[in-house]
Amino acid sequence: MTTPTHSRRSDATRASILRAARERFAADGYERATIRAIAADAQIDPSMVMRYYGSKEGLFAAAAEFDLRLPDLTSVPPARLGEVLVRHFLSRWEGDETLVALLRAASTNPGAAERMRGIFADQLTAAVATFGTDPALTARRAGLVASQVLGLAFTRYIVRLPPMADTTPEELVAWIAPTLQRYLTGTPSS
Amino acid sequence: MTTPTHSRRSDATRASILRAARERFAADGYERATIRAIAADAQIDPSMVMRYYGSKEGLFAAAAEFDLRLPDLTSVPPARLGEVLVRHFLSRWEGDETLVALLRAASTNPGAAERMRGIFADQLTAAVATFGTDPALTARRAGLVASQVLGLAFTRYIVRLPPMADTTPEELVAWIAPTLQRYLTGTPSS
DNA sequence: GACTGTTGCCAACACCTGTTGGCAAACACT
DNA sequence: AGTGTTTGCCAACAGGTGTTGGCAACAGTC
Repeated sequence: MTTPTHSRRSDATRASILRAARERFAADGYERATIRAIAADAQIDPSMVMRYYGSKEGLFAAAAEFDLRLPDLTSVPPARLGEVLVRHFLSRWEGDETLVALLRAASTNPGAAERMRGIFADQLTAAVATFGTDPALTARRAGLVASQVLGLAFTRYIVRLPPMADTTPEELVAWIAPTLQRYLTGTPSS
Repeated sequence: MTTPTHSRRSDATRASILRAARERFAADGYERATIRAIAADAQIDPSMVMRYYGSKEGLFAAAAEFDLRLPDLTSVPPARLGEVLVRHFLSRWEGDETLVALLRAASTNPGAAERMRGIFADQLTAAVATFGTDPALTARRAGLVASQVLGLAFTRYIVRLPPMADTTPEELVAWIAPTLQRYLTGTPSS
């Protein structure tokens, strides 16, 4: 039993490994990101990665720890829900490469896909459930929002489709906010 | 110089390799899909794959050959463009695992991403350009459509988010058609 | 100053990867 | 029947992978 309050000398190493891991996973995906490359980026021996994180899966699990940090939607004017959500997602995505790492890895790694499912099923569905719409529709609304938001991320950060990668966040917000708004509060036919 | 009209005996082998490759690439992604596994599925020696397709990259290039087969949008009532497009994409996606293979591989393989970019930038942009909207907006409209359609595919076939994977195509069409309709013919603020 | 635990590196293991060259059988053609 | 080509398999190579165990240097405690 070690004292968790006392900061160990290896904390800096742990952190630099994690930082390098996020970068590599985001840039290369799960299988192309090798432990040796991550260790080289962190200027550390590959065996240290194993000692501190147990396995490659364990390292990824630690590196892909993520919270959407969705704002409290009950204090948002109902007509502006879509806009607030797109803006939040865009800023969350631009500022933290963890989500890109998770997105890339989710395509090929079952564990990463499971985690992505958890994040969007739990956190987003919970947020959608806070304003009282038909509970039977809540999951579907959250799923539709996830499809547009993840599609935006996929085309902008992964595939880098020129029109999506080059457009300014504000223009994207203007186009996509009404979509999310309808998914959240509208009906299919409207 | 061999006679290209005469069907060779190896055509069946070539085809079975290609079929196995598409399945594996679709299920596992580019790096996890090994030539040995593909050859085993096709009940053939791994070296045959190399002889017929040159390299793993060459095999993928052949397996990921794809045409969106977009319908002629000029003969579609302008108000129903969104609906026609979602329906077309969904049926195209359900019936041919090539697109799933390409989608999975595009996350980690630069060549696959390049091909995906080409397909959606060329074919989709060309289709959008057929009905005469503002040319300056054409690329952006196509990009937005791609973001929603690829997001649908990503959540439904790759991550398998429950609400997206379980919903019937018709319900998806009802929800998503208006989105594409606005991206194609609307304005951001509307 | 000796003792105990931590931090780090080196070397190696066992396995899997794409890829290659050679050789036997089946075929096509005269 | 005999010759040249095609189809297929086997064995192997060179390189990279995650992972492990041991050993030196250091830090902190009595």
